[in-house]
Amino acid sequence: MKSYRDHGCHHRSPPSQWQELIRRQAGRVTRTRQLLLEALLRLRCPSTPKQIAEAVGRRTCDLATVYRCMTLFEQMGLVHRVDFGDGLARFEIADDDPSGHHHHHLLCRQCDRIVKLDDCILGEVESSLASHYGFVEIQHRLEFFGICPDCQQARRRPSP
Amino acid sequence: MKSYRDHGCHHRSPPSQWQELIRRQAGRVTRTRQLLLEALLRLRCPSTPKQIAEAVGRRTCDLATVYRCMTLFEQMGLVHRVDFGDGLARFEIADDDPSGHHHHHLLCRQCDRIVKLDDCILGEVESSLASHYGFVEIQHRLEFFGICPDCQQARRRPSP
DNA sequence: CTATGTGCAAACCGTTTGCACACAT
DNA sequence: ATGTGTGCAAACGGTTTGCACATAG
Repeated sequence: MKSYRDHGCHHRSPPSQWQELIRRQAGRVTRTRQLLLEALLRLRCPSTPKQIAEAVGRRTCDLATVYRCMTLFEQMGLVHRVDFGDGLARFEIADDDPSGHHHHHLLCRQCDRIVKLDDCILGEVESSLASHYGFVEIQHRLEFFGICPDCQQARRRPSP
Repeated sequence: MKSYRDHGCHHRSPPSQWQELIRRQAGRVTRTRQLLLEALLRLRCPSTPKQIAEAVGRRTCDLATVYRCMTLFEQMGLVHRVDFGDGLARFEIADDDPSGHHHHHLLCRQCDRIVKLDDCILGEVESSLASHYGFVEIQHRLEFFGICPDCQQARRRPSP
């Protein structure tokens, strides 16, 4: 069993040929974009724009640029946006895994520790999380999003 | 099977003796607080502060007051805060159900339709939601929150 | 050289707070 | 009469946008 100490965040190899991806899909391969991707790889866990900017290093990157690049990377599938419901945007580098490997996280409400959960069961999850990671008072937040029948229909005949 | 048209939100009877509750737990029974609770009962579904203020009626209630009262009601267990991850706070009246009846929602990404889900399975949930409610492209958002071992320990010996 | 990307500063938007007046007890 | 609650306006914090300069191609 893996300790929670490692933050549950595996090492991820850089997405292959992202330079080529950017060049083809999104424009120019910039020093800033390289630095941002490297920062994300170093951070490994879902991180706020502020954390990402600081991780870039000395001549730290502007927040506006972080947001613009994260939006870009997200559209390219290089990065996933994660929502912990605290009003802060977070981004994490996507796994090489083609489909983006959907996963969840276990957070400590007190410190900022994050455990990445690789499988998505849920029935027995909460109690087993407690025994596996030693967390207590576990809660979860869950919502479903989809397209309802009316909107499916509205899509077919675009305007009223 | 119930159509999604009813928004999946059941009629809820007003929490019994909430005036008494307020008086005992939280202070004064105000006209504004009565109007806010009535608005929440009328709305039935998770609603934003702005929606709630408008639902109060003519001499609409100040947003600051909505926030202050929602916080109060939440602490009293009269109201639940719901997070759909769109950066807006939402509040719904709590069921009479003593423990607050934990539940989830199914939202349409296109319109604002909300279906309340009474049971929390999840394994087969997404596909069965599709067939039950006619929604498509269903996704869900899920995070776990708890207290990690270190913080449990830090709690026991308060200051370093 | 030209068009895209970045930094800076201002705008935005939801939420919170300070303060004087209103009102429940 | 007293102290809590409310409206108003300003403050706040994260995110977005406009614009002039920097830079990749």
